Amino acid sequence: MESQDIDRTLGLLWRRTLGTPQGSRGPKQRATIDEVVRAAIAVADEEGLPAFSMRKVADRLGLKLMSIYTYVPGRSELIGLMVDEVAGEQKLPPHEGPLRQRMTRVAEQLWDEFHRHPWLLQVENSRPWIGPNVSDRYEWQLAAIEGAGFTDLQMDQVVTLLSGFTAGMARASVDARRTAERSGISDAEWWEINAPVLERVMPADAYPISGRVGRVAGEEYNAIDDPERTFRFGLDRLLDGLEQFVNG
Amino acid sequence: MESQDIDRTLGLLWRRTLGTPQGSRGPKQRATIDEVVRAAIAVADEEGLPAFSMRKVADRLGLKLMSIYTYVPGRSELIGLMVDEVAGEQKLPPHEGPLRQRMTRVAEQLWDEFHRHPWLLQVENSRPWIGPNVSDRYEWQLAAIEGAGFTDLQMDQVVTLLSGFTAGMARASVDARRTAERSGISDAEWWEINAPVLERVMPADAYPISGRVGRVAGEEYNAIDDPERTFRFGLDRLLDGLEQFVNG
DNA sequence: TCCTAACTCCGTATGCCTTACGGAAATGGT
DNA sequence: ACCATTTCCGTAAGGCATACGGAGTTAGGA
Repeated sequence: MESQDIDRTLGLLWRRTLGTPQGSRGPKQRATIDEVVRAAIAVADEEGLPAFSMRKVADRLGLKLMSIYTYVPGRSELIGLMVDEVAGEQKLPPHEGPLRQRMTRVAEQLWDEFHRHPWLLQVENSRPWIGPNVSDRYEWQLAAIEGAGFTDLQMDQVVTLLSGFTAGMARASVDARRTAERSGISDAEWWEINAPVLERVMPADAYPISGRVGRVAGEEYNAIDDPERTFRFGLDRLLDGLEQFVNG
Repeated sequence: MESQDIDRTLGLLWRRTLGTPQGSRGPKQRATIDEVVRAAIAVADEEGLPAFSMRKVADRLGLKLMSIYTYVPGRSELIGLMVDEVAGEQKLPPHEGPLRQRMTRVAEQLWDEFHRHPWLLQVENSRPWIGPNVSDRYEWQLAAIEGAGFTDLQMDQVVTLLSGFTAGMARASVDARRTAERSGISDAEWWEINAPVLERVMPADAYPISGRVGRVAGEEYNAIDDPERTFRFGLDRLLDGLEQFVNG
């Protein structure tokens, strides 16, 4: 990545703060950066990040492929803009109520976002872009636990914790949903093909606990798992632990 | 995916149980499936999953690209074999000690595995393959909490919980490590370019808590974060919550 | 012994992808 | 009126997975 690309991308991220800095010599652009970013988000929402391509973004805007590169430096920078854009979709209402309720809202907000935009879970996060919406949200997340009894260091850890936990559980949830909606071979067919091989190869007494637990889980949940309930269960345990830490 | 591919891949996954079923008409294969899988793991370890390609696996074995397809049906099936293979690297020692220690080991084992093979965090997990090592490990994970007071349903939830939590935190950790090792622009250069823009755009009073917390975290950890400590802190809170749930 | 079915290895081709480069045309400042 | 600047985009290079078919190798059966 070139340093001028970094500069340019930062300018795009903070475009609403900085205003549009261009000298306006040449032809007018037929689209706007916001339209490009929104089109890109739409493509990723519909098809996921692996199938997300510059060409599909261009098609959606009635532009040809290479024109997209006059709006953004490249694919990965565009993804950075998409991440900050969707981080701005949620409201960040003033915090109220007890600590537990505040932390719950922080986690729930991320849970919702991951389900609205499952491709967020596939974004490579080394060297994350620092954009306005991501920054605002981090401030809001910290504000949720400000004054609760954590040190500054612990505040950062708690936010990282709630985010990482929620991301991990959302990944399981989103994967399960994708499996259910998967085109091609259906779930039933899948098991029809798997079952005979697995029965031959996994004698029941080799997996006594898995067998029992899997049977119960399969009856209780209609399919494989109920990720939302697992998220709630885990979040409650994690919050119990955090409350205990603050109070004790 | 064709149903015959599913059958074939299951056969490959359970190859040690099933034996090699081939009629042996044609020429002998120059490599073995195990060599292919091990070469593939080596490529992914060194370059990550996006840069992992069938050609690189072939090169490493002295074969030409298309020969790989006589060993495995395709790229995604090969990745399935890799996942099960690395799941077999860890020992699954008999459980001992109190519940907390057992759960800690379950989480630590995954934490280590994610750091030994960071590409595991990039694997698409819808419709996971059911292989022998993954199955054995699930049984072992359940055994860790058997008899601790959870219902069967809760046992599955707790294992999912520990796995998901650990995956979420490991992702942050691995991303941070990748950033540190990143070639191209160094961390220092990165911030040198970011700083002037961000200072102009993020006045200190707009982000009072982030500013304070970020400063403290930046001093305490030398760079951005210390993911291992955050993982430990979070795991302790989660285990506190789970113990409280079991005991009360 | 020898034929032939089955199998391995791999060259070629198709159709994706990102992105570098350069040309044509449009536009606004001077 | 000119021309620097900018947009749009065609082309091409170099990457990817994988379908298809051909050539050569091997073992089993006649």
